[in-house]
Amino acid sequence: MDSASDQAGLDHESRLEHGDHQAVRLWLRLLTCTNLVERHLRNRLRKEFDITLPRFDFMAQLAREPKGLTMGDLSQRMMVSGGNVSGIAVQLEGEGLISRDPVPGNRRAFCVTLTRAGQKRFAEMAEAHEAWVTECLGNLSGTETEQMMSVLKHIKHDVSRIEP
Amino acid sequence: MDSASDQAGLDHESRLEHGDHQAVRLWLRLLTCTNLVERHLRNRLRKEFDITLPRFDFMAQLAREPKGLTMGDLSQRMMVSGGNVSGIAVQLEGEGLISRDPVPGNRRAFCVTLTRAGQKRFAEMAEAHEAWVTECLGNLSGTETEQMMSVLKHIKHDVSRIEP
DNA sequence: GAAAAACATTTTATGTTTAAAATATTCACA
DNA sequence: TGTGAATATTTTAAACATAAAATGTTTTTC
Repeated sequence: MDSASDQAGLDHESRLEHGDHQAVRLWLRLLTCTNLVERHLRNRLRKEFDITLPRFDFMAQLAREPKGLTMGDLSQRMMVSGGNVSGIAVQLEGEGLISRDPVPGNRRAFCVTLTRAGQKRFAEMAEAHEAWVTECLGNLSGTETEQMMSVLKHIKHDVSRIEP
Repeated sequence: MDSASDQAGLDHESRLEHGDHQAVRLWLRLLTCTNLVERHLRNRLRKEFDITLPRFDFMAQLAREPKGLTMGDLSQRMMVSGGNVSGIAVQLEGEGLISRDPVPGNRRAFCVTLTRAGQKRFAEMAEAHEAWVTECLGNLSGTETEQMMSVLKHIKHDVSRIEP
């Protein structure tokens, strides 16, 4: 960053505008990069396990919570709409990978868990998934990883303060 | 939500495994964060201008290239399928925001450009869009922004070397 | 010069995603 | 209690995305 002096000439025109363009450029790169990785993982999952990313995420949430989650929990954790998890659940249930059992004290809710088959299937996929992610993001130095983690946390904090 | 300290006890088990988990944790945070910003922008565009993100991106590509682009160019730059841009183009043409003119020497291709109305509309949207992005990513320090740009470039490089 | 290959785009079928409306259940409280 | 608000989920309609087939055009090649 050599530009403290470079900018002096332009600065009076619009300090703000320069910052804005910086932010847009960062956003476009962030978006492109994330999509690139996401597409890679999506393709691999489809090719190797014939499963979609949302379905994998759905199972991942359950794997982390062996006692089960309600549909609402899943919707919230996956940060997608309720109608969305509903559709996915129907499919996974049809394939025998999850089961939806009634909750004793609450006839509205379901308790969704991985079946034995679902656990087995997920374990296989998770191992491959982790390797693929490591292929994409594992070549960063420790410093780079920490920097990313830190800045992303900062962004997340800023954004959640905006949301109406 | 994040517990770096939790893992300290397990570290001796497997250095490699730890690195792997690091990569996965970074990926999840990257994905969450990008989706958060993307959702925010999408909602704002819909609320303020009644337009979707893909349609906005379509117009943004054209705004950058006043001489026009072919459908294939657009597909490539937006990194989506041909059938996709085709559908979006029909809508935007119907709203009078773009025009598709024949290319003199090539009766297969179309030259897509923003109409006068499209230019005007896009200028309004772009200004707001830039402000929203700045709201999300503009509070980072200069150092943070540069770190992100640098690491993202690194990731992009690594990923594109993998792709079959 | 005609058949074949390559190109640019659209159409079709299928699936994902969302917001919003609909359904059913539980809770709060006057 | 019983009425309304809140909760949990499903259904519906529209936009978006992809792959694959179809259409029409240009270039290659023999």
